[in-house]
Amino acid sequence: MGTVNGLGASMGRYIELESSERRLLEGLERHPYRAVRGERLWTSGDPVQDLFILQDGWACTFRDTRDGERQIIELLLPGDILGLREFTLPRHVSEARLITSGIVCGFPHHEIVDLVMASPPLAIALFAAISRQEALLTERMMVTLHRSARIQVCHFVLETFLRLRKVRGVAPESMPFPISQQLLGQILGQSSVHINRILMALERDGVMKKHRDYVAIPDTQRLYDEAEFEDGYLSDRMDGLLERLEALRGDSR
Amino acid sequence: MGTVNGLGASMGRYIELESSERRLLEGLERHPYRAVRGERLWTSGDPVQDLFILQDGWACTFRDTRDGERQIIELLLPGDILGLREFTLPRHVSEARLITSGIVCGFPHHEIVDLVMASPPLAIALFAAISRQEALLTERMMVTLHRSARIQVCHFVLETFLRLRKVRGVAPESMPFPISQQLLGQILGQSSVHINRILMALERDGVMKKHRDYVAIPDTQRLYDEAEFEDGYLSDRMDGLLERLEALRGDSR
DNA sequence: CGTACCTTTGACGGCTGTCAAAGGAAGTGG
DNA sequence: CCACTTCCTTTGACAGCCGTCAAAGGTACG
Repeated sequence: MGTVNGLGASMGRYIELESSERRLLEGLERHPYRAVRGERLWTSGDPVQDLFILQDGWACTFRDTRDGERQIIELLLPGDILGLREFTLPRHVSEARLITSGIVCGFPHHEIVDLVMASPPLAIALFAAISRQEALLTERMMVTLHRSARIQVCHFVLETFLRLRKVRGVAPESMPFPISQQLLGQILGQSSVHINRILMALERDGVMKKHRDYVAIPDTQRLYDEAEFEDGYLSDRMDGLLERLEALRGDSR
Repeated sequence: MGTVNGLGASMGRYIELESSERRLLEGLERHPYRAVRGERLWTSGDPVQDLFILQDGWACTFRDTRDGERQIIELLLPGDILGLREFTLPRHVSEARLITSGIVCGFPHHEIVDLVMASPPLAIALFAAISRQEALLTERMMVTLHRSARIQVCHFVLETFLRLRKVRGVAPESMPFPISQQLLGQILGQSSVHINRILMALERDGVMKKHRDYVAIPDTQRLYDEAEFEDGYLSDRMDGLLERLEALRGDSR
């Protein structure tokens, strides 16, 4: 609960961090800040200024269609970076909000430039982070376009469980899940009414039971099967590039 | 037709290239290679080894579902880089193929590391390139989840027209479009039968006429309206970071 | 204790997928 | 240059998943 997840942990998924790099990253987290549920970090049309490290809490980015529907683009969990997708754009094309109260650290987007200059390995780790966020998006697209709503719901819950487990201990019988049925609909591109019917059915069938702020998963394997889940896309490994990065470090000494 | 589009043009969209950077990029294009229609550049499960610069021709990346449906993830046009999405992964999770015959240059993925080390501005330009590819994906998701198939088709054709126009001259009355109805279905996540009905209707209504290898667009503005198109996401501008990049260049001298 | 948000349920309709089959157009080999 | 094969396009019938509209009951929070 109280665990705070910073950039060090996040980038450390991909490469071994040297102490100097750790210090660089900590420099970006100078200003932690309590954000309340629903708080807006940026909105569509804003000039891009800050990126945010989500140290605690859940957040999302989204866009609204011209007739008022909302599509969630990313779900951000503790340790994730908000704004990586857009920091090279002149203006934001999405909006970002906290789903729960949490702790965020903002830093100016141009500090990414400094980071890239100071440490090529960190630059590569940033590429890795972007790739992972994009992989989530791609998988979401595969599932929403080719699978029934029931499978979509199962898939999303399981994916979130696995992501969360990387960051902190999670028990399947009571996994934190502060996502309303409406929000779930906005994530999967479906109506909240239909989401409700599916959650009812999943509960009836003993696959999962969603409560207000958490989900109970009696049988994880069962959920894998229901979701037709293949978890390769969640891997943090970066095998092929590591030797080159090590060589690079050797050179710079 | 015969114009060849390399990395210089591609990265030059985002930053002003210095001559040393131009030379670095040309170094990646040592081995241009004629690839035939349908040729496979990599497939799912392959260890990640090379990225490819598409100098001429059209290509795509895609994934297949377990029951044999195919989803196109990206459509690549001349000047685009194939493999940016995945170069930090240990293995490919997608497959890549040429849609038409063309010219590609492969280079080992670890040369990206060298590039990032040699020129932080180029590293930032790579971030920009990834962001733009991701923006295409996001826009596709918005449209496929929230708009009718008719709008989806119009949107995709117009998007492709605008992308192509950045690279070479295109006349709306005969825009190259070597995309079969089946492929169009695989891009938008719909059945080719339904795509056909929509193309028939669009022709009847005078919005566009798709021929085997090209599309005729009698009235571009009409297509904008039909597509409910908002083109902000196609911008190459990178305003906010440029000063910092200039400062960086000043330092390194 | 009231208000706002979240969940639940029913009725109805339409967009889009599936199945099936036939007709064109382009490319290939003899 | 012709025959053949393969890919691409077109059309009809039918079904079902899921959206929309509407309304009521729960639950948390101030």
